[in-house]
Amino acid sequence: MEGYSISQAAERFGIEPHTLRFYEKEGIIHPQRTQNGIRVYTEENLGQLEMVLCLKSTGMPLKDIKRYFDLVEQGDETLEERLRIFEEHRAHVLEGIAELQKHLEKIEHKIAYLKKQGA
Amino acid sequence: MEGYSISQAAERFGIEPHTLRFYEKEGIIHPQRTQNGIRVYTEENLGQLEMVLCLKSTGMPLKDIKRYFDLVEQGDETLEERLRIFEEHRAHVLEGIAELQKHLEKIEHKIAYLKKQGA
DNA sequence: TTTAAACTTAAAGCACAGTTTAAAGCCGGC
DNA sequence: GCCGGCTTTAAACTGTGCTTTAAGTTTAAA
Repeated sequence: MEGYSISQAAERFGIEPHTLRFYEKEGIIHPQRTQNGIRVYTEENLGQLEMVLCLKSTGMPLKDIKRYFDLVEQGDETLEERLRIFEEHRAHVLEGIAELQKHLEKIEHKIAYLKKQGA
Repeated sequence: MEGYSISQAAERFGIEPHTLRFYEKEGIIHPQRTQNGIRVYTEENLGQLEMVLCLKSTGMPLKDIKRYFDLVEQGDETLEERLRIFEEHRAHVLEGIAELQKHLEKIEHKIAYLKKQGA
């Protein structure tokens, strides 16, 4: 038991095994294999996967996520660029939250208006 | 000057004319036409368009947006259902904001970690 | 031992939200 | 009166992120 099967890894994050194979094909996550070619996901892989899903759900495209993990593999010389990527992404997420909140106000005005109409 | 051309309406919202034609084809917004078949957007149409873009940018699929505007056209008997749609959507937007904020924390932890590494 | 789950490649398909293309019609200014 | 730019249509195409299919082989668990 040196890791997790593809199904176990998928189940932990509520996704499907074929999605993990897809991420691997796209060059994002590289699990090890047994002698027989069975994928083995380590704790490190699970941590990477958590980051993939975090970045994806905050709107980062898969090709940018891949770019980040490519930089990780290149080692410490890319620390600065990785920091820049995350800082830019943080700004992007903050903008997204601000826009959602602005639009939330419109929706709440509409709810108030519809309630008045219905009363 | 009884309204706005498709280009004027598009420009007001920073979108393209073909996007407005697309929304019309999808049955969402129905501008009037001149005798020659040219689209004319009224102030009311612009208000509808603002709502379309608000709902869309908060993650409502176009088919649900269409559903809402269909209800508007059906008149006051649908006020309750429209209120329900907006209240559900508000809940959805609040969830989205909460998830973004949760993931934002992860990103900020990562930024702190990368800064520590680089120092 | 049986059966569920793992593996492979390659390609097709899907949902969403436009975007682009092609071929034509209409209109204001010089 | 004609040029350039705007308008019209329908349909094909794009990009993203999977999802499904096929068709076969191999392995792991009860």
